[in-house]
Formats: sequence, structure tokens, C-alpha cells
Amino acid sequence: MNIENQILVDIQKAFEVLFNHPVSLDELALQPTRKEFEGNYTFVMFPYSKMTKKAPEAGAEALGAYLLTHSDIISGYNVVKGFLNLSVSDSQWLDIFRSLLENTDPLKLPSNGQRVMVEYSSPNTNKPLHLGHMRNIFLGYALAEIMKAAGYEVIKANLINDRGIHICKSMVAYLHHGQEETPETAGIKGDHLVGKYYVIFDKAYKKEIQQLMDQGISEEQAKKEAPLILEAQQMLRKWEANDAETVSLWKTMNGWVYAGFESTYRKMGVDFDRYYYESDTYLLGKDIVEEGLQKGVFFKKENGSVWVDLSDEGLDEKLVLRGDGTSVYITQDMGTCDLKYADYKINKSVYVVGNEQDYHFDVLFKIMRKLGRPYGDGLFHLSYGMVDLPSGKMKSREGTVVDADELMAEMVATAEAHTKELGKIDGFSEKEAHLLYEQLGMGALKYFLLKVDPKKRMLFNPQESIEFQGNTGPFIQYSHARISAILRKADQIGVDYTQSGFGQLTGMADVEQSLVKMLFEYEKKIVQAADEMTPSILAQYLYDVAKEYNRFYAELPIFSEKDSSQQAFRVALSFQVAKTIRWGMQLLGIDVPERM
RNA sequence: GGUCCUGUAGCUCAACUGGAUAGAGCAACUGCCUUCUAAGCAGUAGGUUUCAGGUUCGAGUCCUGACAGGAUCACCA
Repeated sequence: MNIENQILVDIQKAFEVLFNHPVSLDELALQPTRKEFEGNYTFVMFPYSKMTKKAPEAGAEALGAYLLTHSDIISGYNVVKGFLNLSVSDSQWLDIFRSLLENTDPLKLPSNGQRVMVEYSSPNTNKPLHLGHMRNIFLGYALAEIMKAAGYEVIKANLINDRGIHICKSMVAYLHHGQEETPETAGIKGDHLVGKYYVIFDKAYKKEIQQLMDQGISEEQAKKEAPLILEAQQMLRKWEANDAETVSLWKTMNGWVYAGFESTYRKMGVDFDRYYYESDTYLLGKDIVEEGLQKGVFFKKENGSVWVDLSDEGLDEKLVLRGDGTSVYITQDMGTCDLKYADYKINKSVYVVGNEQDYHFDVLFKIMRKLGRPYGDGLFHLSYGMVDLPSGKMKSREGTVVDADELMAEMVATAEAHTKELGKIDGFSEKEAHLLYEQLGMGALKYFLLKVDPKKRMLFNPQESIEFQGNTGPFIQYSHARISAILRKADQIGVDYTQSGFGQLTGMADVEQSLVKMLFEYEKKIVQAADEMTPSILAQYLYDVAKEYNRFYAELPIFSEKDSSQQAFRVALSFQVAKTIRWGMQLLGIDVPERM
């Protein structure tokens, strides 16, 4: 049942009857009535005064009167200036509530026949994951889950950047200083171990540059000629030539990193359906260059380099293949773009990548469209802003990053300390308590990163950012735990909170109606979050629901309520809120506890 | 310099896509645990939505121009 649509249809009818002026449905829109006014939905009359030939206020009055008598849904109305506030009857809301209550499985809309790939995480294998990656990973996971719920078939992909000069840097450093060290002998997670050598390389490299500069060589020159960088480049050539020893070391070190990443992903509670490796894909795309030349989309310059001219689309000329015939970044991206389609015949392809690559994806997508790809219009860059620290931007080479593993451990520890301080773990086993700390710590962290509009840059202050009160994950989790306690008691004393238990209910309090209305909007929020690829819409909604529930909880009694229909309804309402919170939080990758 | 993104309470963020008196949280202050979990609820205070124009019945939202912050503009990835 879609109540808004029904009202709009009635309004449409009214326009014909009252004003003798037919309108199409998409010319009409409702908005929620502001709190300070009476009503549920508001129809704004101002835009229609020309077609109604009436002043907005008079038109609204006429429309309201018409709806009151001709619409089954509308139980009252009032007009303030040109705003027509419509009230929906309690019995309508109750009908809606009953149908919501019936659903026992997490909301999943019928298939829309669309298949989408969401690529996220996509790490380099030369350093461990940090806070910036976490925003990416939680966003990507949540978006994928939300799109599933909205009726898409979703493939989660991770394109691992496992080759290239940066990987060789770690390898060179390891050869010089590694002395057979392994994650086991060093007692360090594999990704951290490899990251350690990346830092060692960078330090030594900088030192060499300085030495060369001291000898009077320019910085630019020094960067190119330092022995270490030459060695790394040499190693890259050997890797590309498939040199056995080099490939073996590469495999070993990458193996360490993958083991480390897997453990981090597991802690994060995220997963992937498909891994792509750049070592498999980096040669792709050259045939597309050829195709583009033939189609006249690309052109060749004198030195043999191949370009695309996007100046008609407001961009510049862009290189797609070097003069020596080797690939650049975008060459292989064109190749993987096609590969994904060949593998899954996807309608949409979403790239969760930071906003520093806005231009790159703009170019890539325009090229694929110019090449006439069938999926061209389904390409989408979910661009998110950087996570800054109070000290400024995170720089992995300068060690000013917040490490993902460390942060998660700290979050869990903080959750533990906080919970113990509140003395809330009576009757918990050791295992249950630890699970709770993890749920709370991770919930706080994930919610913190997901509640903000992705495209905005955000500030992370290690001391203050993640809290447990107010607009936070734990607040929502707490609301769920509270309801769970109520349901336990209701079951214990035998309250029938199925539909038949509140069959005699006659009316609702304001908070109750407002809660029903919010619960009804869950589906709409899922669709909106999926359409706009913005998980924060769902996060914000869940907070609003929890907040409203806590108001209900404080204002109305449940077990001391004497009217059994009232009591049953309030338990049922609580039950439905808990379900909605649980489902929604699950889409965000956040677990909710039964007790806390 | 060109292009793109952002600018809302002291701080972190909302504002249903142009609607009514711009809302939450944190921090501060005041109440509420003998009643279902106080990680909660209610209240007070906090705003020229960076600035200046424009569009219209109506602008935080749209257009123009400043200002501030950021990103990007490699035969790097």
C-alpha cells in the first residue's frame, strides 16, 4: 500500500473536478507536515494558482474540503496560507502498521532485473589498511547491501593493486634488510610487515636524494637517479619479464599481505564475491585502444602515443597509450571495465573511490560512452571525501595515519571500559561480554563513518570523535537492547502482541502515530539510499527512529497500562521498531545486541 | 592559472531535492531513576546558513561574482 500515491491520485482527481484542469501525477508532490502544524502530509498550493484560477488559500480550502468527502484516507485538513495540511486517520495508520508487522524477513524489494557490481576497498599491497580505507570499505559494503535490499543483484568486487613500482619498493627494501624475516618470526601481521619495508625504502630513498642534492644535483634529477629507485625499476622490469626469483619473492610477500588483509576484513565484517588482481589485468585495454583508433574516437600523435580528445565535453585531451606502446593507468581501467561486463553482464558498475580521482573517472566513463559500450550509462563513481585528522591530511609515508587494526582494537577496548564503567555486564559470560564490546566498538566506528554524506570530507579526532551518546551507533544499539528487554518481559508474562492482541484499539497517541509513519518510511529510505548511492540517508533515518522511540518509551507506559489493547499495541510497536533497526543496521554492517 | 567539490550553532553533522518559525548530537546550564535498561527523556542557551547581487509568491537549496578550504589538471598509479 502506498498511501502517498493514493493521496496524490485523489488530488489529481480533485484538480479535474474542482478546477477543470487535468494534471499528471508527477506534477504533484506531497511533503511531510512540519511538526508545529496539525497533519501528516502537506500539499503546497502556491505553484498551482494559475491553473486553478484561485488564490492559493482558497484553492487549498476547496481541495481540502473535496478530499475530506471524497478520499477514504483523509480524516481532516487545515489550511495555513497556501499550505494544505492533510491528516490521515488512525485506522489507516493501523492498517499500514498491521501490514508492516506481518513481514518477518528483512525487507527485500522484488528484483528490479538490474545487476550491479560494486567495487570497493581495492587496496595496494604495499601497506596496511588505514582509516581512509575504512571509510571506503564500510561505504562500499553498506551500499552493496542496501542495493541488494532495494532489489538489485549485487556483485561485490575488490580490485587488488598487487603490482607496480610501489610493490617493488617494499621488495627491494626487504632484500636489503629483511634477513629472511617472516610474519611468524617477526610476530607481525603480514600487511604490517610489508608496510614496514615500504617505509624503510622510503627513508633510505630520501636519504639518497639528499646526498645527491648535497653534491649539487637538482632535486628532480636526484629523484630519478638515486640508486634505490633504479633498483626498484630494475626489479619491476624483471617482474614483467617473469624472472623466477623476483616473481617468487613477489608471491611470498603478497601472500603475507593477503593473509593480513583477510584478517582485517573479517574483523570489519565485510566480504567480496570477486577478487580482481591487477597483475592479471594490467595488460588489458590495448585492444580497446586499437578499437578506439578505428572508430575514430582516439587519435595518434607523431611519436606514436594515442590520445582522446574530450574538449567537446569540457575536458582536455588525454593520453590513453604511451608512445612506446606501454599502458598508462587508464588503459588498463578501460580493459577492466570491459572485463567486468564480460564476466557478469552488469547493468551498472559502481566504483567506490576517493574524490581525488574524480577527474580520472570522469574521463574513463566519457571514453567508454564514446566507444558505445552498452553499460556506458550505468557507470558510476561513488566519490567520497578524505578523512582528515586534527593535524591535517593523513600521509602514509609520513606515518601520520590511523591504522585500521589498531583503531578497531582501541574501539573495542574503549567500549569495554565504557561498559564496565556503567556496570552493565551483570549476568554476561566472558564470551558474551567480549562479543558485546566488539559490537559496540565496531558499531560506533562504522556509524561514525557512515552517518556523514559520502561526498563531504570529514574530520576524525582520535580523542573525541567516537562517542557512545547522542547521534551514534551505540545509541541506536542501546535502543534495540531496550526493546529486547521489553519483548522478553512481554513473552514472559504472556502479552499477545500479534494483530489480534490489539484488535480493539481505537486510537493512537501522537508519538505512536509518528512512529508508525516513520516505520512505514523505511522502504522509501532504502530505495532513496540505493538510488542516490548514499548510505548516510539510511544511517540518519535509523537514528531518527531510535530517537523517536526513546521519546515514546519515556512518555508512555507499557506494562502498567491497564487497557490490554493499548498494551499489546505498544509492545507490537516496540517489536516493529526493533525489527526495523535490526534490518537497517544490518545493511550498514552493524550488529545490534539483545542486551547491553 | 583552468576544472571540480565543500562552506549551516563554539565543535561534528541534518534539512525529504525550491516551501511554513533552518533541526539533531557534543560541549555548557536546569530538571527527571521506588514504575519496562539514565549509553535515556524533557527543557534553557547558542544562527545575518562565508559575503554581495540576481531569478520568484517563496532561496540554506537555482544563477552570477567575490572570499575561504580541499582535490585535480603527468608519456605516475
